[in-house]
Amino acid sequence: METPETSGKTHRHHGDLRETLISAGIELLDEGGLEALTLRRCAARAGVSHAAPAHHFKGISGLLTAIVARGYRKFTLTMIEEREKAANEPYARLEAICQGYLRFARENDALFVLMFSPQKLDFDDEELALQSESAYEVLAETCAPFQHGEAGSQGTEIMVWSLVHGFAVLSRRNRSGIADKMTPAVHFSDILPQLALKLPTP
Amino acid sequence: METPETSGKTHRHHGDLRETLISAGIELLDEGGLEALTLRRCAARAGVSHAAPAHHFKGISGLLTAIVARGYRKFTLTMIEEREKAANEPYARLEAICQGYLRFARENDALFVLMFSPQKLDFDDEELALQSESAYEVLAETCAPFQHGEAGSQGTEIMVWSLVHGFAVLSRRNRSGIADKMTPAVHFSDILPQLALKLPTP
DNA sequence: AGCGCTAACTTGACACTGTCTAGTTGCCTG
DNA sequence: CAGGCAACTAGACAGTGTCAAGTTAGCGCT
Repeated sequence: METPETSGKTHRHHGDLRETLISAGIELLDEGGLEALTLRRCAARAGVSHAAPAHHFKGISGLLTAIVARGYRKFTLTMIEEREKAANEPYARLEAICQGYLRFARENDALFVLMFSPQKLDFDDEELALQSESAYEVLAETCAPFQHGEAGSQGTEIMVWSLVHGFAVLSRRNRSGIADKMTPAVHFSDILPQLALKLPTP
Repeated sequence: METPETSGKTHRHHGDLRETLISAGIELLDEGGLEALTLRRCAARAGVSHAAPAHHFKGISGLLTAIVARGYRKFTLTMIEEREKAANEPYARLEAICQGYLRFARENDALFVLMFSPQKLDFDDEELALQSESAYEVLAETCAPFQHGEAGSQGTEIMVWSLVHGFAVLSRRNRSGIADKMTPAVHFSDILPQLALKLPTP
């Protein structure tokens, strides 16, 4: 039998270079944004040569994928955390995970951008698939209590996900000091109620 | 008086290197995706040296910004085109610009990604601001007939924009052959009606 | 125990990227 | 008709990711 823990290989350098590199990448990410995240810089910060990461990741995209996978994990936890603070009532719980979504985007700006960047990520990676589906699962189960429309439960999920994701993307521009006409000067809690969400009649 | 046309400078090379470089960039974009778009490659395709673009754009970000600005123009036109084919009725017009939105995203994949990529774009550029606000204007005027909620007309606009943008982003994953649980197997026309959109009582 | 073998890691090279600095050239203006 | 200037070229430089060849340390095997 093999547990995930036994797969940890303790080699000669420091405990786990793979984990160290991921952490270094996240540090670079919130210190200097996406531009600052570089394979060679990660290696340097971890104290190894620039070619060392190749033994742990499939190129730069492998490293980015691992970082994003860890990002999804934190993302999921943030939504759950907010949901547990909310009243045990479907609508309050839904609003809570949305606030968690937005808080994560606010507090992990560059990581959030990377997570939803379609470039340079290896979507065949199973760890990424696992973590991202786990995040979606939180959304799905929080949407489940509501009455679904023409498109079934997935229609409700996509409606909510799109709304909050789009709102997060637009809100980002504000923080970057862009100030378009399309940057929302509106609270999310004022637009969520405009979805036609109903509870089924018991 | 100065018209936008008189500002065209005809120098010695070909008519307008600036315009040629933008077109070359767009070509590279839909031939090889975002990875293929490079300052040096644009220059090569335009038949000039690698340092020539510097006289027309403020670095790579200037070129990308110009490409994106042109993208927004086409984007706006696509939405208007669909809207004019629709019945002259508020809801049909709104659905039409959403279909235009999604069609543009489908037909200009890499350009669409670049347009909403927060990196490497110069958001202080006034041409970009002009074109992107012009796109938003189409959305705003199509949303105007509806009854607005707590957050006013901008609340309605952001709700619709977020919904269609989020849907476009999620749909992209399908086409890339990712096949998550979060890729919608749903038609947009089935989830748009789930927004609580009402016309004011006359 | 001793001896490979293998995986981790280093060093160096390569083809790229964007940007900066000098030159060169051709057009327009005074 | 000169002078100036903007467009453009050629070359260099610091970075990037990736590949090829060495080195070294720890493990299993007879």
